Amino acid sequence: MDQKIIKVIVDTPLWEPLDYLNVPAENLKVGERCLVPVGRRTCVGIVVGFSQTSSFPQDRLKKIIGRIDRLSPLSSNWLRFTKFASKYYLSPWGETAVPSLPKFFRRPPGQRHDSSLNRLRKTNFVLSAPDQELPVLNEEQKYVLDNFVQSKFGVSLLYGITGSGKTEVYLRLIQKVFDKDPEAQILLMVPEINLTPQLVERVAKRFPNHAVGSWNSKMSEGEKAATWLAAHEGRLNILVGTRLSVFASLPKLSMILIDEEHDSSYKALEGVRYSSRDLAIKRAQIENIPILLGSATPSFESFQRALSGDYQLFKMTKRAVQDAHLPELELIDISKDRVKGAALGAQVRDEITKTLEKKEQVLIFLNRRGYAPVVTCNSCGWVSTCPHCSTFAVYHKTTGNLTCHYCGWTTPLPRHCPKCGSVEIVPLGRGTQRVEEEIKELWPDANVMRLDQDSTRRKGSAQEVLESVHQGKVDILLGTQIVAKGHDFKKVSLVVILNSDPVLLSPDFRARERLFSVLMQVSGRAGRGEIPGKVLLQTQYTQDPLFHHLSRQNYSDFATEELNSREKTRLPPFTAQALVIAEGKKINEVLKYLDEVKQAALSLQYPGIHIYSPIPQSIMRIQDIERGQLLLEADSKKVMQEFLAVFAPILFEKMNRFNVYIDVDPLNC
DNA sequence: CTGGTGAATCTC
DNA sequence: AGATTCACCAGC
Repeated sequence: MDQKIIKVIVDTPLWEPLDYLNVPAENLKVGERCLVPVGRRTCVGIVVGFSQTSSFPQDRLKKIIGRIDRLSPLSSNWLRFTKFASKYYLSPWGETAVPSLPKFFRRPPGQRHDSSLNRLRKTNFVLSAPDQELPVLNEEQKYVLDNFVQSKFGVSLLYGITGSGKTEVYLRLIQKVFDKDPEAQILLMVPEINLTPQLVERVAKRFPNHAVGSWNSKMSEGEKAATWLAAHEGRLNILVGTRLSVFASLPKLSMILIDEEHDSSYKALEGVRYSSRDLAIKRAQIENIPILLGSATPSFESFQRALSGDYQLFKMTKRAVQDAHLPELELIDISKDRVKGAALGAQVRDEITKTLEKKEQVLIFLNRRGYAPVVTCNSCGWVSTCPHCSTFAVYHKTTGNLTCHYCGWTTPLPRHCPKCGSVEIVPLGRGTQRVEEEIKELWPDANVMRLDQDSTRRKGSAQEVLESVHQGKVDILLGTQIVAKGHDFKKVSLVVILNSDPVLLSPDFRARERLFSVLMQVSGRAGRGEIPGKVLLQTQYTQDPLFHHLSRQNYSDFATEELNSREKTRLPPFTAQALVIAEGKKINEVLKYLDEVKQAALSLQYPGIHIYSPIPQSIMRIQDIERGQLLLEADSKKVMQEFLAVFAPILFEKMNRFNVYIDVDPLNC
């Protein structure tokens, strides 16, 4: 590559790679990291190409500083992939690709760079474990293994109910890949939750002769660097990671598995707003390898594509453990069963008492942490709002504080109403803390544990709570979403679901899809062992079809019905959406600006594009920054991409008086 | 005319 | 993003 100009991408919002004078003696290759001057700073960049000429003024070209180390170049597939991601999500290539490297590899090297590199290479990812007996597969599991096409690109959706043994299928598929090529690499993506360690352990135990590593935001920089390097150098065979791991360098990548593919944590909500599930499919296509999406409640996007034949659909509808039965779900009409001033109705109380008498465990699910969502003044109607956000501050009784769950603003609960001075300040509604109080009064002898973000802020404490549930030390476990995720509680025979009604009234068109998914997961916590399980759901909308499909554990019919209605109302996945989001100090100015954006978009008269009107975001103000959004709708993702390719340059180059960004395929709109 | 602040500009 | 330069204004 004896060419004059070297093209480099850096972590800076520039839409084109930067041109530098090459130093041929360094012999840098495309895909290698290098050191370049940017303004007064020195940055790590990635070489993306060479040329003989540059469109940048010749006399202002700077010389490349040089190479950093002898790490092998990032593959051309990796570069293609990151370039695709940057185009699709409308963020500069450098800003998309470079931040996916651990800090150690994207910061200018220090004095002892080489010796640090050697130390990183010494990390051991192979754990030898005793041989274990493999579980016997049922017919449905065998069918997946026999029919999953391993040799080339293809997307498969594994729709398997909770307890149907999806993880075992993943492990067997991985085994099949290793049977063909022991050096192969596999990416197993998981949502951002606390149970990654268990999964990593299970995977590592199954493959004692292969290197298994994990990759998530909780890891230290050193661990991240060691894992990334091992993956990049092909020493790591299985990477179990959260959404960022879709960008890992895996030169021998042979298969991608996405667990709980419907989980919203696969979508990045800040920075480059990518969906790692969607990107993983693109990556599999570029690498020409198979990808499997697994879920008990697939996203409607994926399910629709499976129904239409774009994806191969595998169904697992039977529980893998013999004798483990599907829990029975009973809807309780809360309007008939309500106990005045309490969260738990009469029937629920009876059932809990019976379960405790049998020495079995109860799980209570409530999707709201804190003591009460809001406190109010009984005499003037004042409510506790956050002064920096357009949200309510939640009362936490244990600390005696009002806390905003968006920005963290905290203040002691005032003794007198700040507006009228009355002392009649009372909690309104119920959070986990307040229900915990009620439970402790009703069953004073029971051992009650609460599991939510507040009780688990400390690292590892969620683990302790879950451990004591497993050991049978806890009689009643009360919690939010956290308790819903993939835990096998063998002695839980009763699950109680409170307060899901507000979700049914939500304006978000995805609210029902998400509610069904979380309720299926929570219900799945009942009866995992030999004890039959029962689920009680308190609602005033007992006739809602969602609950009827739920009580039959019938995702398929629910999804088909909801998809029909989405098609009629022209919503995703039958249309594609993008949001233009603008931030500023005054919402009226933001909305006025977004209206100009709308006019500019309209003037393009692009066919197949519908442009809505600017509105304030549902949580309009967070930390004193006001946000507005403009919804764009297209007939398909392809049309949306074509439109944005024309429209985004106008938006970013000619009219960004405000902080503006685009969220392609948004989840909240 | 100075210096201080916030917005605008540029990074090869 | 982050550093630098520009633009405008209070102060003498």
